[in-house]
Amino acid sequence: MAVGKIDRTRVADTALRLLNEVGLEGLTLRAIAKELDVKAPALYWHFKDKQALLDEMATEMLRRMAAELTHPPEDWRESLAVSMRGLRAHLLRYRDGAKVFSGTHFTDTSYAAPMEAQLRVLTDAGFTPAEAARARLTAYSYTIGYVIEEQVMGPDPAGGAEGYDLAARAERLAGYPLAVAAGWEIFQDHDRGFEEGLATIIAGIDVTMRGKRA
Amino acid sequence: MAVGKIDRTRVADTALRLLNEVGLEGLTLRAIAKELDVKAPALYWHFKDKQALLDEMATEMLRRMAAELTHPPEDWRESLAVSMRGLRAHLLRYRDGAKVFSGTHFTDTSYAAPMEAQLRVLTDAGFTPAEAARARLTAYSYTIGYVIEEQVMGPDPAGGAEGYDLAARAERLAGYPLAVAAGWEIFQDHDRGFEEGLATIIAGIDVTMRGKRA
DNA sequence: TTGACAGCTTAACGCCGTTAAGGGCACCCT
DNA sequence: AGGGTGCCCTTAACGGCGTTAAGCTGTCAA
Repeated sequence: MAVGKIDRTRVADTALRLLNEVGLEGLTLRAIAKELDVKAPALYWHFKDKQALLDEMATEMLRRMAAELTHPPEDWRESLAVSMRGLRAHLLRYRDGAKVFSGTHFTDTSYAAPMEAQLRVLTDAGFTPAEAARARLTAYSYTIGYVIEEQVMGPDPAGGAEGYDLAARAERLAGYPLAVAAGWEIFQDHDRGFEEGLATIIAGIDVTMRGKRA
Repeated sequence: MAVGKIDRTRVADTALRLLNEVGLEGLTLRAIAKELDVKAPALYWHFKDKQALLDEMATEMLRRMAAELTHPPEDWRESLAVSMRGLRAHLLRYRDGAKVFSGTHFTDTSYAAPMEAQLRVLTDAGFTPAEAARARLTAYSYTIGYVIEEQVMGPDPAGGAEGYDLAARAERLAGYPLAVAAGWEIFQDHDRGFEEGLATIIAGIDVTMRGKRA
């Protein structure tokens, strides 16, 4: 497709674009190479193996996230909410985005600056460094787990086309009324569901660490 | 290895055992077949494809979890804590357990009974069915996300052998003192870290849904 | 002009999931 | 007793995967 030279960032960029068309399963080195008008082994000049390419993709996602989080709001609740909301939004931008992201180690320290900024907001609000780290990790784990489930469940939560067939599910689960009701609640509106869980976690952080804050 | 006949459960059982030796990458149909003294295509008699086998493995994990959660404690906080603790423990029993588990749809409704029981504890405590479902999903997402990160990070969190090299990390992150401190907090004691996050989430559920409870 | 070296190609290896075709063996019906 | 009718498995093979080895081509310095 493209004609110019190739570098790590352009490969990762192209791979991310392709990911949305073919999914993680279809993301082969040969397909990525074809998109770059190159043969597959050429990629080994830039990356030691496929995992290194995936790592670069995750790092690239992180860089883009950092780019739009110029500086976080000063209220620690807002700061946490905004960054986790942004994390989820970026993971959802790519098919299997959460799986790619969570399975990798980052290739550079570009994550450090935004991380430091977010932690700073928390310590400024009276959290100890350890508490800040713990709070962030809790919200982070929740977000990763939520989006992974969300993306595994299929692309379209509402539309009757593909996603979970709730009627069939209800039939299968006859005799378990609460489980059926849970399906209605959970498979319906992912955005609202995520926000509610996030609010719950932030409220929990507030409560469990309130005593120690200034 | 084994001599008797083969059925879905025995295949899943063997595959789970093998998973711990070779990891998800090494878990090939040929390897599983060899362990059962059988050739790879034989597995296609019992499963339509590899994903179906992975689904059965996840379902088997769930059945084992359910088996040791005979009936949950009546206090909803304890109930939630015990079941999420049990979930994590079972995910950790197998290499890449969280990835296998989170990437699959269950093959039967064996999950419904324990799910119903847990939700019942919550509704008995005054939660609406929708709130109960939401509370459970929030804790569940956190647990899945936490364990995925935990397992990606490497098998041995403390021992100097393999896991993250914190000293090297600290050097790389010179200039980001809070990020360095976060590493110390996060990469150290996974059991304690999980418990703290879980307590935070349960406290959050308590707070955000207290108004509506009896 | 020569040589080094970055950046790519061609060819091939071993392994993967999966399919097609068929063989053996238990069981049942007559 | 003999012949069919499945079940459960084997052998053989296919296309595609990640990856490696070896070599070609252009650019640029000495």
